[in-house]
Amino acid sequence: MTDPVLLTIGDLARRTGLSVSAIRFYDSRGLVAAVRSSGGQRRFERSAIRRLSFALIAQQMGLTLTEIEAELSSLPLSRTPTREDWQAISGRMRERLQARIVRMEQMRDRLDGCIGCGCLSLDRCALYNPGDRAARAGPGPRFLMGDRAADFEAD
Amino acid sequence: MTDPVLLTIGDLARRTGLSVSAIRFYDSRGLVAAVRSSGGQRRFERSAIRRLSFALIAQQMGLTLTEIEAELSSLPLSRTPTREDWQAISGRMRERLQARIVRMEQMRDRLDGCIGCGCLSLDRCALYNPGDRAARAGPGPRFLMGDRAADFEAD
DNA sequence: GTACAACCTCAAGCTAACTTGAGGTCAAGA
DNA sequence: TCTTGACCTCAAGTTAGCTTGAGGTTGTAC
Repeated sequence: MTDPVLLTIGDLARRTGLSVSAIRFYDSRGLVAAVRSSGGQRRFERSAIRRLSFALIAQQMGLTLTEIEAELSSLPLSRTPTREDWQAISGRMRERLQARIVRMEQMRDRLDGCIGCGCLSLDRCALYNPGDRAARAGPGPRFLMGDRAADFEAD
Repeated sequence: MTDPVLLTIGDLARRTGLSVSAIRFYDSRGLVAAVRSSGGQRRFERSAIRRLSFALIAQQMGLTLTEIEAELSSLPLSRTPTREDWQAISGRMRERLQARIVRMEQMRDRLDGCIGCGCLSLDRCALYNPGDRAARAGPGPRFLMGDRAADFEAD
């Protein structure tokens, strides 16, 4: 390291567990910002470690890179993020997580009902979330199921 | 419908909410089986509705198509699955779901600790699941983080 | 007996999130 | 100065889960 306060991409990779290519990719996506050395190599501030750590955690929680970018964009670009900056993000993540937990608990409870009858019928158990499926962009089922009450009688 | 007990791919699409192309794709993957009409068109038994419904629910729960195929392969091919056959699958799904809920609750509780200090440091909060990341195939971080205790002191 | 929606088979395209490879440059130690 | 590992860019490849399109056939209703 030429400048002790700046990290090379390799340093950052070792510190975060990410691959060098992944960090370059994140850089291109704007998740982390790098300054360049005189020779054109990336140099990162230490706060990049935390940004990337956050990205890893958020991915675990099921966020897409686009969503993670949005969260990170709430951090100040000019100054090093403070404890309070990170607290705000963490709080929002907790809410997201909690919402997902509630949804999964609902699914589980509905599944419990299904196990009893062995039916697994969508109309009676409503084991899927229409809102979610409708909101889904890209590949996947495009429209929702209407009335299917009779479909599960005789199969 | 020529044969009242068999469904065309369009019928199945309307009944499940899946697109015709998705059903063809699932057929090619072996998730559902079709017999062919004299002219070569697919004809499905009514039990295909339930298989596909199950696939949709399982996707909601985060299973990949490969995993769903594995679950569905426990169903008898020769006879129409019974209530008990489906109960067995539902039970396993409940277990998977419960395990995921527990994991997410753990994440939430760890996040709670992080919110207090605003640190979001991986070493202290252990907010990610090493086992999961290591198990991941394909793209993504390939190795795990070692000791990073000093990395979060001064950023 | 003909119209025409619905079906068929490939092959190729798409998004996410990266990796891999080719061909070339930088930087730090001996 | 020279070596060599680390770094650079850009293009193309990868997996999952489908969709889209081209070009052609089926089946049913009139």
